[in-house]
Amino acid sequence: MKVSQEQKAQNRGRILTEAGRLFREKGFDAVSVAEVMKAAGMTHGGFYGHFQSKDDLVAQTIAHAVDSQSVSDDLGAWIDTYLSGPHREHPDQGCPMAALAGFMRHQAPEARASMTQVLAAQIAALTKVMPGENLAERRRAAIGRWSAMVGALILARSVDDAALSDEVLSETRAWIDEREILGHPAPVREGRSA
Amino acid sequence: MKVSQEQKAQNRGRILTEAGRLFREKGFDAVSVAEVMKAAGMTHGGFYGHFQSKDDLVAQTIAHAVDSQSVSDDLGAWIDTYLSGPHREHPDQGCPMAALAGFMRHQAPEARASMTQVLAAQIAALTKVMPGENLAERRRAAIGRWSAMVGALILARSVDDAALSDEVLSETRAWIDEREILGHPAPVREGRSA
DNA sequence: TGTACATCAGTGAACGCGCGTTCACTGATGTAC
DNA sequence: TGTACATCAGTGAACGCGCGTTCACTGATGTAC
Repeated sequence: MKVSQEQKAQNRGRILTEAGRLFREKGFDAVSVAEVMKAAGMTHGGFYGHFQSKDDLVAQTIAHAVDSQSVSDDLGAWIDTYLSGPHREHPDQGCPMAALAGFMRHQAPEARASMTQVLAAQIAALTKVMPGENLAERRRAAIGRWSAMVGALILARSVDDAALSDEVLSETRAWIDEREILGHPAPVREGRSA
Repeated sequence: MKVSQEQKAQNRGRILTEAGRLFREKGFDAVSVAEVMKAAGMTHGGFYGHFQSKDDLVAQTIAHAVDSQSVSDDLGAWIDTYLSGPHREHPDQGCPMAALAGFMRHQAPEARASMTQVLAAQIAALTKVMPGENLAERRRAAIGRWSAMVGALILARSVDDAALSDEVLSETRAWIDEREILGHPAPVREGRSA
């Protein structure tokens, strides 16, 4: 049952998309190759025509997930969305770093290298829209904020107490803002520099 | 080969200690019951005399790991240690939340409940030593800092670029301090309130 | 443009393996007398 | 205090299962003429 080259490329894209969704939802270990292929509408045997191994899929999925990452120009609204209930409840469609960073420590070198690039790109993108008097200050603010945002989302997802989880999101959100209001000339919601 | 009641209690404690170490090192799924029992100096069959299931071990290990958690009175030095290279490189002896929070989403309800208590206790402990004018402000600072600390450590562990990893730790550390220096009367290193 | 056929993307049964869990067994413990 | 024996913590072989991966096969694709 050979398919056209165009169809094959589409199938490969669908495998990567579904793997990205399933990995973010359950983690790498808890998702089988057969599960990914079924989600992509195929049977498991065809997998090795597209990828060398499951490790290869993991690495390519992380690289593929970068595309879904971006920082809005409206920094305040973007942080609001990031630290929101819907984002907490739908990791499969959300930030790959928050969903997968905890699983990276024992992944293959290629996967770790991909995640390194994702983090570097995210910090660079945040640095561009961060308020601050010079590059070093803006990059520091980008790293500090990003750590707080990722940490808050991971913590909020790890507990089963809705009130505590909400509090972690909303208080981290407020704490990040307080910082700018107290220490910087430009309020966060309008702060933009590149 | 029956052993004394005292010996049995010691064996159970050793299982929990080794499970805590191995789970933090590799995650729950990547550690087998047999591996834990071998680390504790026994064979796998005896496991079910101590625990109902692997899920039961996971839940009890998290509850057991709380004991190793604490917040020093010297807040600045404690944060320095938390955001340090050695802590990044030895998750098996480090903070259980940073090592395990990412794995909690699909754990059994008992395990999630244990992790919820660990987080609530940690926030309460941090709130006590946090500077601030009232309880709400100190609790907010505790949550914001804790999110940034956990997030930075998880991100620093997830990448394979040593310079980027170091930067995440040191810049998050500096960013947390900047906040207090700019916005609060009491410098962080001496800030203590309960 | 039409035909013959080599190519190869996807199928599904099969593999070896390690997992969580069970269980008949062993022999030291600890108690009844 | 000493002896007989019931208890039970730990052993290690065995189980059923799902995993990643392989492979002979199928039949539509796409090319040579």
